[in-house]
Amino acid sequence: MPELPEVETIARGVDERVRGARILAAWFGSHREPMKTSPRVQEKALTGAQFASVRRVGKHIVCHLTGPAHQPGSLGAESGQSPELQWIVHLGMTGRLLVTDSAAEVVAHTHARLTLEDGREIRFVDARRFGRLELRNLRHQQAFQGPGTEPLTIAPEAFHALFHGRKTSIKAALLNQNLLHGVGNIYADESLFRVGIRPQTRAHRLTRAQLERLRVALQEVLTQAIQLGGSSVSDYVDANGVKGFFQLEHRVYGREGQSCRVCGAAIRRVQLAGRSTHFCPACQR
DNA sequence: ACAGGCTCCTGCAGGC
DNA sequence: TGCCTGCAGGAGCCTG
Repeated sequence: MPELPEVETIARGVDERVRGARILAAWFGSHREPMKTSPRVQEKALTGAQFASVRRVGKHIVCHLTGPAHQPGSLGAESGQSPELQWIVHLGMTGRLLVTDSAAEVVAHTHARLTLEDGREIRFVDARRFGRLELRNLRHQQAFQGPGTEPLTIAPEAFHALFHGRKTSIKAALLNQNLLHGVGNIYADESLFRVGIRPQTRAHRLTRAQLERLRVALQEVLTQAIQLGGSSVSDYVDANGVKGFFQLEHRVYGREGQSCRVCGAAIRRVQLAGRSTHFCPACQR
């Protein structure tokens, strides 16, 4: 399940590989589910477009592109400026954004293929179709900002303000993308363990000092996970098909019944905010 | 405005 | 062996 570190790893990998590349042809499947923008609109806009950069915003991969050069004699080309495009990819649960040779086998659940001039392809593959593909034309639409605040750089005061007065559990609040974007189930559980806070604790009951420790721990966990290429649980791989290693550092996530690496107590799993939630009953009070 | 629950979707694991 | 059931979860939607 791709969260911030996995999406960051993929975005960096794709950026390295496709920066400057021009799209020769674009193909989009007809399934409704992953498409926030219609397949035909995405195909038309992306054909001939050129990658300027690829970045992460929350759990989204945002590809910045310059549009195709204007055809001779076309009207409305103000000062010859090409339209700026954003192709926004959300991986959902099982989505993959891969850079492959165009001769590589097209696997099941491939929803988009962008053929580059040099014979490579960018492919979006998503079995469960919880992912989303969106195209924005910045001449007519606002640039994508993401729903919430970036957790890696948020300041203490802003972090505190996000949770102030919230009666929901701190776990649910961490998962709320309208507050912080990019945090998912794994890194919420892992950061709460590192500061000894029970996931069920109501957010507004946390002291300023606790919230500050949580902010620091969250940033440390996310940063370390990025350095290790993310967590490979289920079928996560980066843009090159390579697995990450942060799953080896997990202290609670996916460790139900196993002994806590700090105190030896059995790690527990409960349902919270509709999600599996892992914690140590002794270390987290 | 906010909180919580349901739903989408497929692959896989576990049970009989 | 093979079928069935339940579970995984990001986020949009609906309800209270």
